Amino acid sequence: MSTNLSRSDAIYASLRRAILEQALKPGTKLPEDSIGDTFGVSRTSARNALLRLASDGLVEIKPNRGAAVAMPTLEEAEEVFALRRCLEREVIERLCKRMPRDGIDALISHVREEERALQASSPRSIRLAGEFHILLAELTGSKLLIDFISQVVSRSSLILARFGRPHSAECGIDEHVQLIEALKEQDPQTACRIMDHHLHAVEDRAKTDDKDDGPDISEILNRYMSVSD
Amino acid sequence: MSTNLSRSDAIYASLRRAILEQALKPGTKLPEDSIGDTFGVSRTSARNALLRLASDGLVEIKPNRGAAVAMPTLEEAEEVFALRRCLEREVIERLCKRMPRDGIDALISHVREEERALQASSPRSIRLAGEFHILLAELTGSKLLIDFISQVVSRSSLILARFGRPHSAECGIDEHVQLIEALKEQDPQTACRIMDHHLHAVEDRAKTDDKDDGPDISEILNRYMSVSD
DNA sequence: GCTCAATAAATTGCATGCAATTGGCTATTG
DNA sequence: CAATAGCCAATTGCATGCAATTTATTGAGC
Repeated sequence: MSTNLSRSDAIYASLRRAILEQALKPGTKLPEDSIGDTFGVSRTSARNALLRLASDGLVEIKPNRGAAVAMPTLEEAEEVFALRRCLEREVIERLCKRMPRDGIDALISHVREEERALQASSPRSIRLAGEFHILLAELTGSKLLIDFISQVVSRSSLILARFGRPHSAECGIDEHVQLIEALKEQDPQTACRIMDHHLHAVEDRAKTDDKDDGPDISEILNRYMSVSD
Repeated sequence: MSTNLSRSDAIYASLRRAILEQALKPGTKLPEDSIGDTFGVSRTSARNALLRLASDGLVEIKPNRGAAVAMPTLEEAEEVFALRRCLEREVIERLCKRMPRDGIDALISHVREEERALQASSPRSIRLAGEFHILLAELTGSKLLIDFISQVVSRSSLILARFGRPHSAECGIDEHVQLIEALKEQDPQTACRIMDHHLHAVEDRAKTDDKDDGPDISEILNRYMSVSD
């Protein structure tokens, strides 16, 4: 059961990565034809992937008018971060109560990878910063919580792509380290305080004006066709 | 711009209602052909609707094996209710801080409708009980919160359909009334206590064993083809 | 009678073709 | 010159056909 990736799955994954790493900027049109052509499949598969991305909130589909990378408003941005605070607090509370055996190790090793990507100034660093929070959710073991956290984190990335500075690292890695410490000590108070501060820092970074949208997508997408990490 | 319902939208809505009102029980197979035939459309539209229902967690799609009404496990049930408590507390806190002008009226009138449906022992009562919580979320004004609450409420309905007593009303309407009172008084403590008790009552109702799954779906679906409420 | 292999039936995954809708462009009119 | 009607290009919505995968069935061998 290794590679059960149907074609639409592959397209979904590639598009998702491209959006989360800010290669596809908010507002970029995503016509089914272009996507199908660049991936060498039909519109059907492309459409399928777009539908899933839409339910993730990463693209917006207007009837008969096509899909585009979602352009969250400042209002929606506030909603996202408000709800994200709520959910991440829940994660912290649970992890302070019960942390899996090698959970701390996993977190530390993830932060190491973040640092590496940041030093290499790879676009992966943007995505990895978000995935730190997803990893936190995964340690709770709740599928649903993972799902919801993934959604708000994805949307946060989009918000930063829309309003934040270009290629901002989204998350201060220092704060990730501090958070791990607080979790290790099973100190929910401190952990929540760090998380709140962390999220506020991210939110505040979303205060610049927006930028124009990029041109043809096929060139960009070619870099995201591979399934590798 | 009144009826912009594409065909797949209509199918999505009908299937969703049928599932939430427990006409389609968990485990029921949902072949694209059958659905397309009963609704008089092609498999494409049916497939589309099923994909959306899958992302709502209402149906499970296994590759090359088709879709079926989701059968949540007891483990998943716990996850759902745990997260639901988290989210509904957030709703209550926000509503205690700021309740829209005629929000209380809207809640009261909704409960009235619940009572009417219950007296008429209409299957609508099951859905209305869930929609009370969605209405609460709507009063916060946060699109995202509405979305998340809708998801956990839908999944709760499914859990009750799987484990609860047949056609149980899911929610004690009394508790809805009490909750409205607490919200009116802007008393988050009491409101949260009622909500917790309420959700525990619902959760506890999910302790019977499960039942077998029903036969052909086309007959059932015919009752849900109309778009009316 | 039981197990296992080969085949047949059912169902999905995907590609393609056509009709329908939307947005923009042009030209006509006041 | 502004406004509006009508046409044109672009794109989606949907139906249908075919290949691939899975499951059920049948039959042979032990």
